[in-house]
Amino acid sequence: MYFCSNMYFMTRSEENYIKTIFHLGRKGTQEVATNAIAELMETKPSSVTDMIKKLSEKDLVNYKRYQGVSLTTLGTKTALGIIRKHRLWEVFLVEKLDFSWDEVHDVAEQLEHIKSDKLIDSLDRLLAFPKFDPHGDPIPDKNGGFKERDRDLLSDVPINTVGVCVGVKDSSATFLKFLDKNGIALGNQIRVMEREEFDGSLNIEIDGRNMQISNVIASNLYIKTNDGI
Amino acid sequence: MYFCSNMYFMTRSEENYIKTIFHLGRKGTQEVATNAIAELMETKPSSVTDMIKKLSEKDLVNYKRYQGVSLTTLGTKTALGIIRKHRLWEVFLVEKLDFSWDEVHDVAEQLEHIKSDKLIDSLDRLLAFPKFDPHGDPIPDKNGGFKERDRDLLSDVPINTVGVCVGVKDSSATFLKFLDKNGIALGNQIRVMEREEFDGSLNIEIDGRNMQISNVIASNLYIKTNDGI
DNA sequence: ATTATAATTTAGACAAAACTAAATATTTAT
DNA sequence: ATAAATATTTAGTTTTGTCTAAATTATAAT
Repeated sequence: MYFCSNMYFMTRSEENYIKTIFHLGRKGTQEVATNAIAELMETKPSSVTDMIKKLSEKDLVNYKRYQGVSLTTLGTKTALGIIRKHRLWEVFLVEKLDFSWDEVHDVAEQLEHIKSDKLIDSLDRLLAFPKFDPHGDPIPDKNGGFKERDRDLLSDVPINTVGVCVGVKDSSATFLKFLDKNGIALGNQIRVMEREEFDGSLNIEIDGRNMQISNVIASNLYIKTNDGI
Repeated sequence: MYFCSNMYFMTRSEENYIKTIFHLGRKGTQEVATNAIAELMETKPSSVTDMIKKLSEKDLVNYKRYQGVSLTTLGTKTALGIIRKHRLWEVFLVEKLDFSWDEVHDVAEQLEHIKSDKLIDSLDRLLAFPKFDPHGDPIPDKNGGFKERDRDLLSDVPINTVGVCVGVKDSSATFLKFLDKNGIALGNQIRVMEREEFDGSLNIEIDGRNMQISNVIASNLYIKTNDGI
């Protein structure tokens, strides 16, 4: 065996496409549309087609004209490697460099392309092998192992549910800053008091305080409850 | 003032040229030859000419055809910014991630291009504002302030000189591994016992032990003595 | 089923950064 | 001072990743 997956050289652009396909097609298993990729990457559909052909040559994606793309096993492994790097760097920025959770994304987008296995494994060790990033998303391990935490959207749970806030669905700076402003953070204890049927807004008790949140907010907050197991 | 120096977008390639010109022409003040740049960057002279024209457009270098290049004030400032990042990352890799001094270079070459002032200033703070990198080279401060440590090549000092090993001139992995193998590290106490006139080799006492080193080795090791001031 | 609309691909062009080969300027040697 | 050698630049080409505009395929609507 001359090559392991990481030995193929990949450009930054190729890596970004792989990452996008992974995110759009739930872990790359689902077929993703050219236009969807173009929109998310703020590029043109024709550029996407070009790149997809290239990725297909390299056996990173499955592709048939007009049928959308999905990741191959190799593509998925590659995507998980990039996501691992992205999320570990995010933890580093927050834990070691005092970045706030709304500041990490852009820098992590750059850092995720640094190529060095030793670097990322040492970073993992320095951070004590974190399992989740600052937004509550799981960090794949060295082998791409990836356990999605059992969690629910606050908008989906029944009244009186009690749980801990463990993640956000939308991790845009705008939303995160809104949460900061309203004192909502990961780790907060939450109880759903009342749901307004008209607009889906919720009355919740969060770390003792009582507050009203819109359905938009509730449908972007994950909580972990005690039931299930 | 719409722009400060860091607001101009620079490609990775442009940054590498600026860095090379800085290193070749003692801090960019001296005129550097096209061929010298090409050789160091393992590229062709014609490519260098192309890039130099581009850098000249951006006011990063002074350029007259056939006359070589030097850095402008802006170019120097830019170079110092890149070198600051490179060296801070090296310290990080050694201090926090247990890299050895011969492993840091390639990764730092990648990390030095990450763009984020907050990142680099926080890193500086995390590392407690180090003044020198793992090879003994000075780290420019936030404003490009740069104080070269007062030091001498071991090959240049008179017999009986006593000093502390504070840096290496050649920081190639080959040389650094050689030093490791022979138990020579920064911080070691060194006394020059004897110089062999025939080949310039030295007999030195280093941290108690006695050893013989060739002139090639001696002319790549810096020591700090107590005289001067 | 046929047409209209939307999605996707092809063809051709461009900028960045490299290259080769040829031309030009500078330096060195006689 | 002139020729030879060396250094540098120019001109034209390539690759990567993007674009626009046109053509093709798929999907939705009547």
